[in-house]
Amino acid sequence: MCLHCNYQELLTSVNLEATESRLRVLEVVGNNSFPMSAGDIYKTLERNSTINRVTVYRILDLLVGSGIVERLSTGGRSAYYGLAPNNFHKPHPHFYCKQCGQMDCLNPDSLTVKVESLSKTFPGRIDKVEVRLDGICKNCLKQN
Amino acid sequence: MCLHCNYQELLTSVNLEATESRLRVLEVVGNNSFPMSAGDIYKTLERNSTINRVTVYRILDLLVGSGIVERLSTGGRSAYYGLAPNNFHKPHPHFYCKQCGQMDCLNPDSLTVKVESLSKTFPGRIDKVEVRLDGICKNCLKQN
DNA sequence: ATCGAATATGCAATATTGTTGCATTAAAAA
DNA sequence: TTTTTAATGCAACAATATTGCATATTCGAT
Ligand SMILES: [Mn+2]
Ligand SMILES: [Mn+2]
Ligand SMILES: [Zn+2]
Ligand SMILES: [Zn+2]
Repeated sequence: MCLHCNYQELLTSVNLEATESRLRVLEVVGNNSFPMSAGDIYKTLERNSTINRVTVYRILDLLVGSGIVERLSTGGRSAYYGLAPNNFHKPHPHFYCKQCGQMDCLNPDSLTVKVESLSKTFPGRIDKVEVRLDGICKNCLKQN
Repeated sequence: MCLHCNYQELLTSVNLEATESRLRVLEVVGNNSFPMSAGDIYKTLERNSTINRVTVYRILDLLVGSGIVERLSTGGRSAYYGLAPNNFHKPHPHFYCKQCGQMDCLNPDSLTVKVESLSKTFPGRIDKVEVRLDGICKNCLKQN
């Protein structure tokens, strides 16, 4: 959970109506300590109430499009979602466990990427830099 | 194309029988100057001969598993494949164009990642570090 | 070279993840 | 309140990848 985030405000700050469904999706994403898949988010929401799977996908697209949620690739088939970097929440790399699918957020300073020199000469537009480490997590290592 | 790669040898070096299909898949991957999807590889092979789509997937799994081909995530739905880093071919970041799906290999030195300090303290096993830049490529920028 | 075992490939069906079109409901504006 | 717009639900569909099992190919021993 991000102490600095009022989800209601976050939504209105990007000109999105703070509907019940959007708030609930954003809460699940924001209150989780690690990124999760659309399926996971849907299952979490379904436990306590009812929402359509498609609505979850649409809301995630919306939140990613408006820049308050970040879509992360994994070493697996599905994208994961977490709160997008902001003033209180620096960009950081992630670790993806190939075995259990768990994704961890790594310390923003644990790994440095120097992209400035490239940005100057690269002929296209760079919107995002994603750094992901793949491997086997501590727990899964133990089990083997 | 990698001048240092003899694909036949490459296969046998990892104890894989150099079957016709495997050679052809590896050639397509290795001779291409940028990573491509399983579907692209399949289409390329189908143009001149015949191979089953499933076989392409299975061979790619095999090649990735044996470490001679690298599976790369994209900002899109499908994985892309390229020759895995080796002595003649340093690890490097990639650029993915969200619009046309083209993936480019960036210069290994264009972007520095310091992962040593993390590796020392991280409790899991790190097999791979993937750095991907997402954005809009030069060509797609022009068209808008 | 021949036979039997192991491996590779093909094919159909299925799974997983994500998207689209359109009807319905809820909310905002007039 | 009425009209208009936006959000959600539902069913169908699409793209990508995987599985099970049948067939074909290759390998190793004789
Ligand atoms: Mn994170
Ligand atoms: Mn490359
Ligand atoms: Zn794990
Ligand atoms: Zn492009």
